[in-house]
Amino acid sequence: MARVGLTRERLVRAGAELADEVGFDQVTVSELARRFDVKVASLYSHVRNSDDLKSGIALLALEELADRGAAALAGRAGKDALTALANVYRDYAREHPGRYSAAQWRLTPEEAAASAGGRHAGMTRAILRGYDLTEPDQTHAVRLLGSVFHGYVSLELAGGFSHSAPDSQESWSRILDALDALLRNWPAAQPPTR
Amino acid sequence: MARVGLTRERLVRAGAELADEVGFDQVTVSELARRFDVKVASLYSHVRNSDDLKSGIALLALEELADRGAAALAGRAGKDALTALANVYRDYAREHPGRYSAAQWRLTPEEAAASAGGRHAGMTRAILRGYDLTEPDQTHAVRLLGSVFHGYVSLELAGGFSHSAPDSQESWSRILDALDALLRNWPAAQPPTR
DNA sequence: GCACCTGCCTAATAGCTTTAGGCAAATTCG
DNA sequence: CGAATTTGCCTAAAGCTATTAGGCAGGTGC
Repeated sequence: MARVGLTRERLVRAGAELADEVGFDQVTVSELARRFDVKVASLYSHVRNSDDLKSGIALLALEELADRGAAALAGRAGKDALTALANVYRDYAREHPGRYSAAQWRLTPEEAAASAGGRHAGMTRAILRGYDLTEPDQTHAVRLLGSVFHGYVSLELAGGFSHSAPDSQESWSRILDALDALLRNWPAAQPPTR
Repeated sequence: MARVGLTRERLVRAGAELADEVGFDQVTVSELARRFDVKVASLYSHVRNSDDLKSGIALLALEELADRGAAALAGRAGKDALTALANVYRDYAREHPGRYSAAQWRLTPEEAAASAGGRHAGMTRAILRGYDLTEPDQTHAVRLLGSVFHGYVSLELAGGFSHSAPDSQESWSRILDALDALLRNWPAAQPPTR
């Protein structure tokens, strides 16, 4: 009965790797036990249950993403910052698809509050400092950026943009150009069409 | 042994309802059998397996969405069409969250080819006829719209925009205003910054 | 060197998935 | 109308995941 040295920390980390290999929803307590060459029940001293493990992976992913974002934003402003943060999300999702899916995991309110979620919103807001937007337009813009980043990355990951020209990288660049232009020239509220 | 009259059709439809009630990933062959008051094994004559059932629900959702989209687009153009299609996605996701998730289910290439996926791309392209875009910009714009629609709806469904002002509806309107403005004034490719 | 605690184990229950083979209801046909 | 066939739902069984309870031994502290 050699002790393997299990830890919540190590389990979550291994879970994240597993997610990247086989997909987040294929992450299973059993498979994790197998990887540590340990019986399943042994994991339950370190992790409350399967959902708890998944939450751990989600929190890890959010944290890693936020760290990368902060590093990318340092010293940048305007379109430069916009592109940098956008690429952080896209690159992370391509490098770590399982972790990226994990970041969408529905956390409990307490977990969410303790998560890096706030940092993400903050970073997007930081980008907007390079543009001339005041509330509530700033919030609208934050939501738009979040939607585009997440939406594009999800669709790309799902294979939506492969197998058709032009290639995804080009669309991505042009979409960022377009967002930059839009933020520099954010339209006032339109009156409803008759 | 009264015959209940199971059918792939009925199973898929019931699966879709189940998805809306408990979430797409909680849709289970067992639960479905329970609802029809039938033994689990009985379903396997109508559905190849669990994944097949899920694919069926996904195809149904894509079809319903495309139908709604087509109806909404009829007789509309420009921003009017843009808003109409966007609202189709958002409203559908709010009315049928489980089905909406199902629409994200990864289909096999054959299933995808037979799906309503093509109609969706076509509808977004149709919207762009009201704007002055030529290829490849049109494709970039299609991808942007897809990203915003899907991204916003996903984030909203995940609860991302609740509990904070301004309310989601307002952001949605303003984002559609912004997209309309952007499409009317789509920027040329920007030279990379130095 | 002893007691304790902690970490991993065995055992057991329960749910979901999937396949194989059986019987009876519905349908087809003489 | 009744026989033959098809088809629909069933029982049985195996395999996998999740989760809990209780046990034994290895490492730790005195």
